[in-house]
Amino acid sequence: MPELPEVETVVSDLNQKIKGDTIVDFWSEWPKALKNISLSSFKKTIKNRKILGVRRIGKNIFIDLSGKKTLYIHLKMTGHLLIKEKNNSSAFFKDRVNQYIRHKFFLGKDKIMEFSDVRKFAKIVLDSTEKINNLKEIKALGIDAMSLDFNFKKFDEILNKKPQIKIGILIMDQNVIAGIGNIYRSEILFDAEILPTKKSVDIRTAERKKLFASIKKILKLAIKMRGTSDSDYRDTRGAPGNFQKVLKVYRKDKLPCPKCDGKIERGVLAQRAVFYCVKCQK
DNA sequence: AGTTGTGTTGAAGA
DNA sequence: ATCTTCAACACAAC
Repeated sequence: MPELPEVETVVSDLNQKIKGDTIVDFWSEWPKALKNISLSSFKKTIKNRKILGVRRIGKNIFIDLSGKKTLYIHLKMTGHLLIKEKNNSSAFFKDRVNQYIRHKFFLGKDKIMEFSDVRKFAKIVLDSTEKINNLKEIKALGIDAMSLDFNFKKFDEILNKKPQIKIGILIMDQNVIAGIGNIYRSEILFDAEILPTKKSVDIRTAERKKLFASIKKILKLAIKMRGTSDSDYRDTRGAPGNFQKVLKVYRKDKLPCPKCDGKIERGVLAQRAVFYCVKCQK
């Protein structure tokens, strides 16, 4: 479930831990994850590149390398990056979810970035920075939900553009707003007291303002808590996040609503589970 | 023990 | 164009 808060946690960890390092070798047991390049050319291309910095758009991670190359990583459902150093081990690395190491990036003499991914859905692309930035899936991305440019005016315009769409689908559409996934859409809509099935045209200005505020508020809090580890997500130390401790509706169906005397219900929207309280959300 | 559901996304089909 | 279904894969829960 790496969504924006989890990816933001990883990106800031990486900027602290591996910026300035040089990739000296690469190993993979699942080369199918390399989407545009063979394992041998990947190895050849990435060797001796220095890591200049790490950034993200929505859930997409970009590791900028020397020589105008960029390593583009999408963690998909179960991917996570672990930074292991010779004299700095974490007990969390022993956890079951950290055992599915599919790829290893060797950094200098005694540091390794290991890529654990149970379900093998994650993707890795290595190309020139320009080509990566111009990939169709990258260019198609909507505005990042935590970007300062994502303001209320823009959000209002987005809703006006798609009047008939259900809001629970809209806010999760990466090509409209990048970063919100299945967990946070339920949490955000519960916080904003809006039903996921409500059409954007039926959401008035006051409610739109509340919803916009909830997006920023929930994501900001989740970043502060280093994300949600409902199952497989871990940070670069292999440690879980903390937001699962404060989830209010996600996977809480049949449990009492935290705000009223009703019960949380589970529905399906665009083939994905969605959780809400019919009494609190209108 | 076999079936079902799972956080993501893109391609294929309608 | 826009929507729905399915596939990529492995595992836990039922």
